[in-house]
Amino acid sequence: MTTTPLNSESKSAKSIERVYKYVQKYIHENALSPSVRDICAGAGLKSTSSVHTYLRKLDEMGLIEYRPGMRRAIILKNQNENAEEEERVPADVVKLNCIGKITAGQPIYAHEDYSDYQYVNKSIIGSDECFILKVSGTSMINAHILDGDYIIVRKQDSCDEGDIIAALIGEEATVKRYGTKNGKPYLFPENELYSPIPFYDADCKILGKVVGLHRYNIN
Amino acid sequence: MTTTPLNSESKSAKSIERVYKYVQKYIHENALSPSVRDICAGAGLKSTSSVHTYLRKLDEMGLIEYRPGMRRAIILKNQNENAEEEERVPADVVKLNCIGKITAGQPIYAHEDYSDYQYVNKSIIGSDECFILKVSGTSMINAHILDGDYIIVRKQDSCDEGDIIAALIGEEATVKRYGTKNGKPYLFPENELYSPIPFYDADCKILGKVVGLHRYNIN
DNA sequence: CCTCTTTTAGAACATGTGTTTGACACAGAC
DNA sequence: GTCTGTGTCAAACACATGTTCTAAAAGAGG
Repeated sequence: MTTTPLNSESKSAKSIERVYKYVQKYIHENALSPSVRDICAGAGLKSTSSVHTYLRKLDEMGLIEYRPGMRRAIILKNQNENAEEEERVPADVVKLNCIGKITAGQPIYAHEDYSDYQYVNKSIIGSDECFILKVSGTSMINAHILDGDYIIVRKQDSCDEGDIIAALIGEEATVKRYGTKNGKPYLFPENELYSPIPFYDADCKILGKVVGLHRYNIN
Repeated sequence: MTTTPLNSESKSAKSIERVYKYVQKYIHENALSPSVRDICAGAGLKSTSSVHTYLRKLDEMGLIEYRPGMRRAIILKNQNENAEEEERVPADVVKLNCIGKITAGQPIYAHEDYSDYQYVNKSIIGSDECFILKVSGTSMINAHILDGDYIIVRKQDSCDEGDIIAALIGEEATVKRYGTKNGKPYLFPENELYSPIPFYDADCKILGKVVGLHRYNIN
């Protein structure tokens, strides 16, 4: 535990991680530390004391700096390492954040992780309105998209027949090929073990088109 | 006055400037917004209301963002000027050049193209001794490596059984799975249409192990 | 079912901090 | 002189927010 923070030994680890992630997200978005009660709402905790406890632990772990008594005074650590030595990058490169796992059964934007990012050439993907999702499952294996791959998704709310897209069905995100059958839209998996998913209900939403793929576990 | 803020028309301009300078300094040093009373001390003012007044003016001038009621919530503006030109990248990212097409039938290092590059997280590939090759052909399709994919190769001159590697046979470069048959090393394609290639001749050379894959044409 | 521990909750408390109000000192105008 | 505006200050107020305390809820083990 001392060497590897945020592992899942205890049950509180999840909550701690949620708190940490939300603090990261909040500071990232607002350039401003969240209050304890902000974190309550963001991490799904209803007690300020719980958050208080976890903030102290995160401070002990060295992940944040937490000044007792000061308002909105949480500072993210471990960013100095990066900040010290910085490299310059041509303007045609875009930094994309991995905003969650797909087909994970949870609201897709829930666990944004700003420490998980990748760089992609802007010219390749054609737009900087993109984000990254980590694929979980093998439903697209015949399209050569594997479990653990990162897909690069260009945001758009419509798509063409045959496009491979990321979509939201209810609260679950998924990658599938878009098509129509008997005049109705479906999401087709590329794996004989799975069945097409009707895509004409109210809670179906296109997130974007898959324009790229990164894989880092080759077997 | 509207065009050039912080000039010295009025007498309060000096104080406003001192406040602004101190806010900049404080945020720079502490990565944290100062409180009104911090600014009092730092700018040589003894009244919080004075600081309050000047903060409002600075907000109107567009130099800071000042959220009413929020503690320590001053955000510096006009930092975009710097951010526009170039983006900074953490040091754990590595720029890899694409040094040629693989299975192209030509000496692999012949057409290094330094305008063709991609960025990869160093932590993901485990080393910065890597390079990129563009795949040509479908001989590895069952390993889900397609024509047009970019493979990331970590330089090494030996490898384990079952590794997918980039190798040089004579003057031709190729991606294949390394293995042995009847005690002798072979390169195995992952496609029934191709045959294993003997890999025990003098002109066989391992370039490195495939540790990643980038694909930008999704069909 | 009981007991112990862990995790979360709710309320109460303490205080740092934003905000307002009014007044004083000074300077220039009349 | 008086009047008026400007810059500053001190004090009081309001409250968002950090902190602590106690207990309920949820598991884990027997």
